[in-house]
Amino acid sequence: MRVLRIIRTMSMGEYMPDTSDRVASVARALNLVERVVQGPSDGTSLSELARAMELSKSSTLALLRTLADAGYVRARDPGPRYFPGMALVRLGDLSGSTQPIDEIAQSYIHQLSQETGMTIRVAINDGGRAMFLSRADAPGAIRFHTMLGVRELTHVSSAGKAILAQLGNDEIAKIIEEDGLEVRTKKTHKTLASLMKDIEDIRERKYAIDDEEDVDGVFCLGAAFFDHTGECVGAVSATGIKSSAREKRVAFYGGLVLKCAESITRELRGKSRERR
Amino acid sequence: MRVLRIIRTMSMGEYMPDTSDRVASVARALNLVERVVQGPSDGTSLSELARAMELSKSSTLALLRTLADAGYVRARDPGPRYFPGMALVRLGDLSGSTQPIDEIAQSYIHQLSQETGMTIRVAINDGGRAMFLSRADAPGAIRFHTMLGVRELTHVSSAGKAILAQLGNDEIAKIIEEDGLEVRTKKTHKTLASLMKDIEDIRERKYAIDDEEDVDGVFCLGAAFFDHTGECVGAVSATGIKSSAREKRVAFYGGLVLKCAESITRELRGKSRERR
DNA sequence: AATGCGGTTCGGCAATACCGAACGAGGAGC
DNA sequence: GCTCCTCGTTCGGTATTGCCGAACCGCATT
Repeated sequence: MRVLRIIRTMSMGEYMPDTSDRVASVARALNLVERVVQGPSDGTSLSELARAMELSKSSTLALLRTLADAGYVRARDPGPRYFPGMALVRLGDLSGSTQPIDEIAQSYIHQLSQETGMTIRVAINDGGRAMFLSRADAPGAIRFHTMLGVRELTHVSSAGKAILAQLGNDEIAKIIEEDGLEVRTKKTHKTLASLMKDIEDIRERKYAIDDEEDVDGVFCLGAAFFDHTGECVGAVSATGIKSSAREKRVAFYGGLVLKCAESITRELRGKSRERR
Repeated sequence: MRVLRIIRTMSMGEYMPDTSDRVASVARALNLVERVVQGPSDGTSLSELARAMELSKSSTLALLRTLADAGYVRARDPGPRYFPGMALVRLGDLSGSTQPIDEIAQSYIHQLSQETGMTIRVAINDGGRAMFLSRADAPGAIRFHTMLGVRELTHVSSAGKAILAQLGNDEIAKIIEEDGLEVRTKKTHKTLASLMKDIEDIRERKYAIDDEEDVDGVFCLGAAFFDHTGECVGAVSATGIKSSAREKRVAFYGGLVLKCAESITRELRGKSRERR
């Protein structure tokens, strides 16, 4: 089974003394968690962490012990090396599935992953940008190492563009001005005009296509879903290898993605009716 | 679509000044994260948090700001109420899928959820106890709010018992002595002898059954998987509503779960051969 | 208008979180 | 075998820093 790794532009926090009225030791601790999580899968040693943090070993140890007590990191049995703790997966699970959208979307995206054999993700609309919340991998097929809880580049991802297309043209311009147009591949949109033409197409056909704009050989389809007010709350996207077989049926797969998004919209409207 | 909520005995951390050589402010901050995550889905206010923490509002604010900078919590736009942040889902996703078992298990448990229509979970063997790592919900069917990153009660969960059955009888006795036999339902094992008899059956049939021992109306099937050394690294479990239709075919479903666990074992052995 | 509640800012005090030195242990290298 | 280096851990001293309380502002309620 092949595994394809998609690396995302990560913030990889540096939350050190920017300004005061922040608690420095907590910021250090959170940085430490980040390093442990980003660290190699065979764990990270105290000294490595202390060096990376530019902190004394004793201070680092105190921080690590505190984090270990809370389950954020874990010192496995042989050799005192530190690993990501179970509290992280517990909190992540809780934080993700608490979001009302996630609960609704789950069964639909599972179905879509079956129908398409692609990796499906759900993004929420975070001020015009796509933020990925949950995922459903296609069983058996090639699996993508897509990340959750991160913001995708707006102009190259199908989910990002699907959400953009719901905004006014002036809003789109403002967002792109803020975020820029990072070039990822040859096919990445390099001008606002080019992107806007794509956006027009998306509005026409109701779903977005990312044809190797983010990663060579990878293509995605995305469609937005809405709440009862008509506001765009997020988008669902399907990621797969660009194959000639699938290429001929883009419209068919796009229709499936769109249908899935529409189902989520329908359920979101139902939910809001029966509650509050 | 009905949703069934299974509440688990949570540690719900109190990591205050147990002993020194821990960093108090970090412990406070982590407690704060916990409260925000556990809090209502419409967010938690600063004052509520300060009161719950028995901290002054100003200190709580400083902590929250630091957490917000790192993305652990998030203050949504209207009204400054605090929500779980995206860093949590990002770190959780990273921490879970970093585990080599998870990657391998994913496609198998998806398949099993399809075949059985049940909620599938993967647990790792954490010193004889089952710790849940990842999950696959059955599309369309009733969904269980099972939690990840938490330790299940060993004597009532199918995954827990499947792992226990791999240990020596003396080790089992020691673990039960430490953890006790919390009574969950009428069918929960109330004596070590009763549990041991169950364990014997599990060793015989190769998979464990939890027949309403944890939650009334819910039953589970669990089977252990192993690495190349023959060591038990974890277990896979299927959770579903106890229906008469399924009851007649327990052996069939049990066989599917066992087959899934065996597939994971096979792949684990393959992986260890081709690597290190 | 008055009262209460929630969020924010600021200055001062004391707790406390950091550091550095010192020690024991393990491994590599000569 | 010995040394040397690295790593993890412990322990006080010191000054940094995180906490508090008071005051202020905005908003809603009475």
